[in-house]
Amino acid sequence: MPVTIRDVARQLNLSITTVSRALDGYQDVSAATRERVIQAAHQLGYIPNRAARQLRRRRTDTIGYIMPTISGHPSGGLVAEFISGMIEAASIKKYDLLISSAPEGGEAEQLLYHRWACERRVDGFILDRVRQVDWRVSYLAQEHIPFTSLERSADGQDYPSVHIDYLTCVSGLVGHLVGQGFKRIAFMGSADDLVIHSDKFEGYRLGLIANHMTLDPTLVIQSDPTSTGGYQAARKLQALPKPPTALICVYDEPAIGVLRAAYDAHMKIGQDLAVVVFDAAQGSQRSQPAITSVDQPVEEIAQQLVRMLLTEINGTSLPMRQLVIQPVVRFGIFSAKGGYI
Amino acid sequence: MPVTIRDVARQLNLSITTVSRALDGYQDVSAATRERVIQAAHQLGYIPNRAARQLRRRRTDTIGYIMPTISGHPSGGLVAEFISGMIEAASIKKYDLLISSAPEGGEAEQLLYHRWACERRVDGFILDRVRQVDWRVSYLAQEHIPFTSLERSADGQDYPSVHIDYLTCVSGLVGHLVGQGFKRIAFMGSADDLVIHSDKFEGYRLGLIANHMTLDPTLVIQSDPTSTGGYQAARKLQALPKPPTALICVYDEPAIGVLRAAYDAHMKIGQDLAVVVFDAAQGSQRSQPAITSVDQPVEEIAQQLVRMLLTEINGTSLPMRQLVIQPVVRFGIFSAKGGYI
DNA sequence: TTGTAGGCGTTATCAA
DNA sequence: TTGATAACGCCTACAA
Repeated sequence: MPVTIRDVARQLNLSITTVSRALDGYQDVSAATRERVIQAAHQLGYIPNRAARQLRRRRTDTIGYIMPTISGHPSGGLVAEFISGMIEAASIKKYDLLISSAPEGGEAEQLLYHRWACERRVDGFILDRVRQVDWRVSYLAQEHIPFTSLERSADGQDYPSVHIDYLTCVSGLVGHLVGQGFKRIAFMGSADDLVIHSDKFEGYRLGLIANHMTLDPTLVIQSDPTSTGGYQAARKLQALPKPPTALICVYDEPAIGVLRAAYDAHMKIGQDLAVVVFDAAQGSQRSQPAITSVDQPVEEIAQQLVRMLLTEINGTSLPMRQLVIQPVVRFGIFSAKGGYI
Repeated sequence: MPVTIRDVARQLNLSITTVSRALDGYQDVSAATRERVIQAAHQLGYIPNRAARQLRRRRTDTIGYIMPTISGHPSGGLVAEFISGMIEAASIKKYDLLISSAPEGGEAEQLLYHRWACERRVDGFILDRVRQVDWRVSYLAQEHIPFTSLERSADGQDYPSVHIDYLTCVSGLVGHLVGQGFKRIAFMGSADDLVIHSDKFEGYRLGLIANHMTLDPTLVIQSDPTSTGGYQAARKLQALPKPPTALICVYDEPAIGVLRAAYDAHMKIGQDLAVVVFDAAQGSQRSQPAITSVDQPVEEIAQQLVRMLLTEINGTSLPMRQLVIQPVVRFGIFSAKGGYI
């Protein structure tokens, strides 16, 4: 049986009121009493019951994250870092993280957000994988439930968010490729309407323009978020009359298929084919130094999101509600031996 | 302002008692009343306040997971699957998952378990990365707080757990390697005392014995949990008078270094050096078909852990408290072209 | 079958 | 500076 505030009060012949205030650091308690209370509480191992406190204070000191899944699986290899980043930033401020999952965009997702909101289960939400049109944003904004999101949906609501500047980054990469002599640059996208992905495409488009090139629609292809999908898409590109000499691949999984396809076609990465991959930190690209990889500083992003959410929750709404973060580019090292590592 | 049970009662001119019982499915409510109550509750969008319910019922319908971190980072690439497995099994039973992290074995970890226990924050815990000597096990057992764990510590407590049968598996793999002509088999372990790792070593030892070979201590080496560590350890092995022709590598990260070391030494994986790696699902081995990989069915394990924990929490303590799971072996495909993919 | 009343452990209001 | 008292929203003996 955990000790309650009553036990502490009884032990000291004080009222629970005084004990409560002493522990919460109110000023209207004599220093001597406070000292005794803190002593006794510590000695008895008193830790306030969370449910009672939540009920009374009308806040949970907990933030919620609903992990978007794709056919039941967590999306991408960065989830762990994202979660641990959130945890870290939250626990510094004595917040906990409540977590669940739901297929992204589905009805279960809606129910879950709704339930946690109505149950007063969390004080706010962290969103990621925001889509161009994202009901979560409109719902939470409308219900006045605090949230922050990685990337912004297109519906023009005003809310705090972190934005990754893929536009500048990818546009610059296109220039880099052109500078290296890779002139036919393909883009392998995905079928979803995630903002992070469409921003990359936009960067690609603008990069071409900036380098006085025209966008060749046959070089833009979509892939399933699987390595098989990437393999198939790569084969299609190879089958073109004038196949690409460079490929920008929106993310990790399909890139593995791309590598395999290149291998099967006896093409040397970084030589016959320049490859740029996003979010490959967890993928097979790590051991393939001829690839240029673009990574998000995931943990930092997660921490920022939490910090912003907490200031939002605590009402100290800052003017600075949009944070722009630059992705980290690791340029591919040309493989002298022309092989793979 | 979320609607409360009062609102529902008022709307129907009923007492909150009746509403409560109708919604909770008690039998002493007339069918007609129940119908009306359910109707009204639905129409008003009534969802019970969680804190109030927790306070009253003295349970949270939440389970806790404290992610063990190593120098601030989540350990291994399987965390995401593990978490999503837990979430899935939990949400089926209407449980939520509260999650935090702490450096494994540290003081912060103890505090956190203690706090969540005393605060009545969760109904039970899931443990993974159990060590031979693990204070979490003794603490929770002593405090009578429900928990289940992946692997069992060596202190002989009685508690429900899932056990991965690395012993049989690795011992069999040793036989397989010997059968393929790889006679000098090295073992690259880790410095921690995780049960999953020592079980693998034990399987290695027994496998050698079963194949009438003696354990050569110079072939047993420890590595940091980093790819650099793996690289260095591999170089040391290569420098031996009689270097190994096969290597069993306890997990993912160091294996990447091993591959690099092999490449630098112009050794062909699956030919000059047979490599067995554990938990490589996320690592660079995925694109290296010449490697034999041994994986845990992580999601299934996580689900089982949660299911067992929930039966434990709900007092229906089953006799079947130990579950043994076989790891999944994908044998390396000999690379005909002798190259990497 | 329904309602009344008390309490879960805290915090907040007010009076002493 | 301290203490009695009333919530917070829900559940459950017990009474009607």
